[in-house]
Amino acid sequence: MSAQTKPRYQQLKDQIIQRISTGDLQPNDRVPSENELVEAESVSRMTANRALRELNHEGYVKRIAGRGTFVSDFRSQSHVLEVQNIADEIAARGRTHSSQVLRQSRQRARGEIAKALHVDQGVSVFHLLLVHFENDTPIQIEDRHVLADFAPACLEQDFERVTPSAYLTSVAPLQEAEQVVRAQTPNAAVRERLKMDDDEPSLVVIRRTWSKGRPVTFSRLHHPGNRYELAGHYAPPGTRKTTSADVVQLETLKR
Amino acid sequence: MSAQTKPRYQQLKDQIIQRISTGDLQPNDRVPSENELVEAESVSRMTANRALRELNHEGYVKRIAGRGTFVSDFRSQSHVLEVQNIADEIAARGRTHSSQVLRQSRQRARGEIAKALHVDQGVSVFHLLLVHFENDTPIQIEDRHVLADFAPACLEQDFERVTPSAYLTSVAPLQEAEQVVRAQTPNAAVRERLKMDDDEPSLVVIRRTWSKGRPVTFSRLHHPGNRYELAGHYAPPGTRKTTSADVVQLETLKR
DNA sequence: TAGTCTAACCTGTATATACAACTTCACGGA
DNA sequence: TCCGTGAAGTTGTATATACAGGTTAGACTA
Repeated sequence: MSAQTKPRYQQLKDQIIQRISTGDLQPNDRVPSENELVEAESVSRMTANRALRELNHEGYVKRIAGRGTFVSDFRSQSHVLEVQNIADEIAARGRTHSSQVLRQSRQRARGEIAKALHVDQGVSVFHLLLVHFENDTPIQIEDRHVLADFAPACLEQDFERVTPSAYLTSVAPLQEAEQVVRAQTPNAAVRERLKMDDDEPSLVVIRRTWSKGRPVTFSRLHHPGNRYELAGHYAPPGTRKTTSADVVQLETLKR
Repeated sequence: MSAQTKPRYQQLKDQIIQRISTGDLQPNDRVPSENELVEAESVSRMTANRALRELNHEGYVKRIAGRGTFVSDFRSQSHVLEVQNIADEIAARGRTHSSQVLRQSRQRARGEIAKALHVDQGVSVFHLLLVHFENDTPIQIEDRHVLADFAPACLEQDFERVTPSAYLTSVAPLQEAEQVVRAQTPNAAVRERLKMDDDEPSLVVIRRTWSKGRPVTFSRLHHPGNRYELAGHYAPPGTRKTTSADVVQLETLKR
């Protein structure tokens, strides 16, 4: 079934999204112009315009009057997921980020990892374990599994220079993400690595991200509860966002 | 200045958003049809169509072929903010929700409350304190302040029957929200109310929501870390969402 | 050579028109 | 009374056309 025939503008959108997903169209590549679509796909310019306009609104492409339509790079897709890269988040606060790699190895997917990544047991994955620091204070443990065939060069990267998140989004744009947030009592290893107080809880984010239509990485992010909090802002498109000064004010409230 | 003349379709959108914001158009009210806009505003039907189509996409209105265009109620805006109402969240899991009201009073805004709600000290606010249960197990303490002139009938509501969240969104649709998530060590009162284990951390959500362009409620939501987690899903519009079965599978993963 | 101008693109908006599919409601016939 | 049918109104899509304004590259001029 699949709804017999989709509208023509939707077919155009799907086709272009497909070309972006497969890598046929790379970030900043030029997308066919409205008139080229009119020619190639036998549609009216208004239909081509609607397809490209909606792709622009959804963040897949950016359009520049007089120049053309281009595939978005990751930066302009960041609105999909609030703060994805810990280094950017720290930089936005005006602090300095550094990190230490504890593990960077190839493994066979087993149990929950295989399930979370939708692959069979034994499929090759990379395991990354690192600690992120904000002004030399540990702020996050990143425990990440990456599908090996998604990012084959993963073991050659220097993740103390470029974070895994930044590297992975340079391999292919992120399309979808899912996360679960928990308050947990950390185990001894986590407490020590994050220099946490006794009885200090940890804020754990479990996140999966999709690219090209399949889950490609699965990560657990541990944070010290006393020094880290997760902020989110939700507004319908077109609304002016609340000033960040407002947010800071809220964050500093005491219980 | 303000960009000399805005496009006609944008003027139509602004005008309708304005009518919704001021309460001139209430949730589920009928919005002028495309043909009525053609008549009243002297635009072509395609321009009216674009305005209403974009308002639909942005969640302000919902459109039903053959019937008309209607102002969204909260339900259809829920994509703006992942799960807002604890009762619905529990119902979605197939459990039964109940709640107990501990406090329901009028106060003068002071300190952080006044700041968070952008009002002067002494302005009248309602203070609500309740405990929510999932199958008779306490799952959330809701500590909420509401601007009195936003919901004047707040003290007459039976919040054990209709949650504050459901009531408030019936007063006026939510337009914007901001939240901060923390892992905290609960104080004795919270631990007791939520029947938490010793050393069990709590997951605290601090949330402000806006309506008609101003912050109207400020709440702290305390949850037992061992029994509650916050899930979020981020995908560009148009993407098929991951099945909830997938999410459940992820949620049950053990550390 | 250096600067200017124009033609050929591009996107952005707006209109008029057309047909399809859906919902509602009133009218009329069995 | 009850049912069916059709008219009127609604959204959804698609086309053809038009003009405005931005960008670029190449031709032309001083």
